[in-house]
Amino acid sequence: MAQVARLAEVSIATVSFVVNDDPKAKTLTQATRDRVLEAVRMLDYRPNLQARGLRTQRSHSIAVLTDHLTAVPFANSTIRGVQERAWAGGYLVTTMTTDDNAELAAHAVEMVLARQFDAVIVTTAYTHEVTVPSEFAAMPLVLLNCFSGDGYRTVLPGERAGARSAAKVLIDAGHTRIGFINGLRTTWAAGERRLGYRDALREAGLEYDRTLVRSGTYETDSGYRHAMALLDRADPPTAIMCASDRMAVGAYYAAYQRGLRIPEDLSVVGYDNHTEFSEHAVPAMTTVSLPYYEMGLAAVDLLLAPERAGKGGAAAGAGGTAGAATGAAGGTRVVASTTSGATGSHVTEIACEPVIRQSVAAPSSRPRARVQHPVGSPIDAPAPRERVPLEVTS
Amino acid sequence: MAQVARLAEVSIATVSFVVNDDPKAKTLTQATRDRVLEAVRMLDYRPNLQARGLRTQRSHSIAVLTDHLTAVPFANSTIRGVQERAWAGGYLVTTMTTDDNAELAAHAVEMVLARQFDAVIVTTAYTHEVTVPSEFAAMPLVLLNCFSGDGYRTVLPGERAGARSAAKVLIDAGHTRIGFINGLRTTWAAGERRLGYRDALREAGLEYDRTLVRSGTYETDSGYRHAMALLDRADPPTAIMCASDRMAVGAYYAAYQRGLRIPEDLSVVGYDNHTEFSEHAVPAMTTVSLPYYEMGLAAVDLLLAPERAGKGGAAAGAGGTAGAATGAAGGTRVVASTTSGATGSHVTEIACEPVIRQSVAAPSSRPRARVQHPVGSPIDAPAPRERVPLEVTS
DNA sequence: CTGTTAGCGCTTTCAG
DNA sequence: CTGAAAGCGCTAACAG
Repeated sequence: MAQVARLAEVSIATVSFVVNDDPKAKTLTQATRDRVLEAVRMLDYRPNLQARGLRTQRSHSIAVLTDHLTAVPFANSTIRGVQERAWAGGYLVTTMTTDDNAELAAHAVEMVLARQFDAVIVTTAYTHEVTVPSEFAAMPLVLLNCFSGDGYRTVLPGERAGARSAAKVLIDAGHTRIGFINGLRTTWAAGERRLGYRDALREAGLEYDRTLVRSGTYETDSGYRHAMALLDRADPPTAIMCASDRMAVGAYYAAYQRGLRIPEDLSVVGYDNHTEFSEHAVPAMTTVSLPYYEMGLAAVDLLLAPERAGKGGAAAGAGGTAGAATGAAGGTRVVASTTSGATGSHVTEIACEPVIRQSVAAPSSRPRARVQHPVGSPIDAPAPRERVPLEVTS
Repeated sequence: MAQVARLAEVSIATVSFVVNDDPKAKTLTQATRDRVLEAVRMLDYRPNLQARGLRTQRSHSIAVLTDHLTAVPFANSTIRGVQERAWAGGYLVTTMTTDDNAELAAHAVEMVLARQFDAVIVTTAYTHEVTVPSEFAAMPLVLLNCFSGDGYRTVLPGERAGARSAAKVLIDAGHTRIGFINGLRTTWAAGERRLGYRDALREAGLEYDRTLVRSGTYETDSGYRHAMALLDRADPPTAIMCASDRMAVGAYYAAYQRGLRIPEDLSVVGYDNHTEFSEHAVPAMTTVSLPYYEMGLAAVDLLLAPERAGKGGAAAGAGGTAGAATGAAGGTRVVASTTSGATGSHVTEIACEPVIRQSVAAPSSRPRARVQHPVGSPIDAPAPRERVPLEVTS
């Protein structure tokens, strides 16, 4: 910088002003400015961000603490969203994986503190409660895909509305008996999705038949088994909605085995838009997407928003539901942004949009093919063992 | 720090010595040391790493530039390996995704330079050639899962040896006619694997029948089609080796359709150990694992090794193949660490180990079931369209 | 054995 | 409208 100043024949302060184009120095001659810029170019000068950080007491970095870097699309999309928004705002993002290891977590906390990270995003591979290290109490922090009772601002997927829209796709197609293979009872998502399923039935004036809803594990074979149970009832549903694409694949398999065509004889909808399964299934699966990328964007928006309070905001009007967009989250549909006066916590829900593909049709009027173990189904195929045709993209 | 000094009644320099436990100050009284440490604890003091970085002209951070953060296990495992080793060495790692976007890449380069990153790892989702931004010429840099002609130190998976060991598994089981569904002809990996396949045959004194090797796309349906072609020959192979687990799944499917049991009638081996496919297949698939995690470790070892030269090493004895371990890469099997005098580049290959599961057996002696479209195979199942039983974990 | 001191490269008041 | 100067928190000579 001193070099640049010398070359441009200005003071070092002037250089600082123009490289940051500081509003306080709007009075700089255009000529001076150009001269400095030219010098910068000639010397290939690059400001030392560590020095700047030392001086300003900020690092322009945000830390992402994640429990797992999983192979599912989750982490990657989220991180991409976070990076995109952060970079646009001049921030760098460093993600630290703790692998549920206390030692790693402690180290991460140390680093965040010692390296002067400006903000932190705490995130998890699947939605669940977390406890935020107390050292972060004074920092701008948002919870992403997880929640705590501590009043931190939180961004979550709108699971309830998502499940509601999935059910609605089926209802709108004319189905009135809709099986629901939900996820692990203990997960937050399963609770929300059950509510969404119920919402949709209620709105349509449909009866809620509890025997039609089952609790799976999110895994394919679980979907298969529950779908079989549903299909083998005396009064089988004409459609099945699953809480994961993998379970929906299991349902495809069950339908195949029972000689039912999708979507002619049975409509199926998945959840997650885990494209490896849903998009490449045959027929392509209607499902609902988890807005991970958008959640990443939203989390950063929250952090970079004007009110950079450490904890959640009694800032905006208290209570109620406001559909207001979060910062510059262009295109992202925020389902709800609610500020609960009670907990003082502010949660932003990002919409889980249905993605319509080929696996839903009107319920068939013709008698259903009630085939028990049709000849040639995979289970009793020529080979004496269970065998597994797996994925085939067409 | 000043505070600590005051509390401990020592000079600020002394504090610096003890917190870094600087070897030059080994002469410090244990009492002084304890006093300082106590003060540190009382004040909950944490050194400001930005200030330290400014002073020492290093950031203790390493940047990972990646083209894609993919959903395949690759990126995650690699990053985990990198983080583990880097943290152990006192470095933080920041990964920057460029998404093959020149603008993002340029920004990443700026950041690396401006933020005083100490080293960079350039990595790609699948092995291919890259061109390293010239701005990095002066930095410690290693290429991870990619290569360039510029003499940078490089870590790659030992694909050739990996394919050789896959073929060897089959050969050791007694197979002599082994189909090989290779990957995209244009990829580096495909070239290496073909060599490995040939190596194994040659070592076993087996004929290399070029009509037995085919070029797939790594995708499931490609594996299916090529396996069908292989099985429908007049002289079908008794085993098929595939260049990806997904293609192996396709081969499972083809075998099923031809009424062949795995492994009794047909042995199959995959590649990648993409567990979602291989481990959960039925029967569980024998495959070879890509050592992503270990490659991450190795890359950091290279960076943190004594010889922190910017470019590759004419350091060690030139030419030839040395099985020497890379730094402290405990447990990692390095296949080869070669220094080519010609290019001056140093590449470390990490072993791709076979993982033995259930899909390989001795070739059957009984006549092969040559069923054409057995009744009930998925393709001509009751439904009038192709239908797809997808993955079912048992 | 410990303390003094001079910066690292930058920002930012305050004078001019 | 621009320049001088005082540090941000730390390290590393060098002195004592």
